Amino acid sequence: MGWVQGDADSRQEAIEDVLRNAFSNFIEKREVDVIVFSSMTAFDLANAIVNHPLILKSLLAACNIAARAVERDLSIKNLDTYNPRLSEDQIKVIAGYIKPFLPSYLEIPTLSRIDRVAFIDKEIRKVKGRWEKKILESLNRFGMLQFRKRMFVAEGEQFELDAASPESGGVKVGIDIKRIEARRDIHKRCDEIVNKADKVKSSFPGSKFGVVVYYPFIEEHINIQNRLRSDNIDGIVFASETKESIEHAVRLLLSTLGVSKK
DNA sequence: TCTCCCTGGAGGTATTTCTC
DNA sequence: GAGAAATACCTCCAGGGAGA
Repeated sequence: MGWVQGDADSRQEAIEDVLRNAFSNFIEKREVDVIVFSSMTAFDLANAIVNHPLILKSLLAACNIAARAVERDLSIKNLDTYNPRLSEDQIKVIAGYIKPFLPSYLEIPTLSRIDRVAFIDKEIRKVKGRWEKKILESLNRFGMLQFRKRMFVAEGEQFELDAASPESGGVKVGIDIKRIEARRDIHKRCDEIVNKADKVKSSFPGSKFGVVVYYPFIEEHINIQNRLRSDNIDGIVFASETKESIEHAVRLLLSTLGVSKK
């Protein structure tokens, strides 16, 4: 915080000024419940969290602190910020940690809104994660092999395949399933795919490796294909969110890999 | 100065493995 | 077998370097 304190203070002042100017015709004074953090100690804050764990997410989010930072800085692992299960001692440590990040006060509607935004973001991520399952279901429906997510070992390290067959032992067919929602992510995702293909083929030279990609910029599919051009990748297909698109892509990939159901 | 390409960190979820 | 811990991955964001 010390590194950026001055710049942050200046920006906060500027933002408050510009908000008042920008919305001068729409600003009203309202009476709302306000939590005065400056009047409480870290111990008071800890007591509140102990008695009402549900408040933790909004407090953390207001400080832009998530579970990863809590683990990194406080060595408290596997914190579910939305439904925390913590000891009193752990909560005291967290309260002491976030207290300096909290403003002197915050309105309750503001805090609840912050929680809502974070919750919606989490739920959307959850829904997007289900796309992979749809691909897996289609693979098992149209393929002559049974696919499932599984681990494999390459060069002494463990890696994961989104869909593979068989479920244990040597991999015969491995499939990477990737969503690329932003253009700027194609490098990172393509690198991951090529690396995964290399690992699979290094351990199972006789295996087939395919990729199912969600990339909504159709005119740039050729770009992805060029980036994924590799002797270790035997098939690349694109699918969207729809059932028809998923089924078409999966059938095409299975056919390319020579494992589609007769 | 702007845009594109690339990299890496931070937010998150889901699955597998470990431990009791 | 259940919960905890570890692992892998997805999405978003910010910043640096190169070239137009």
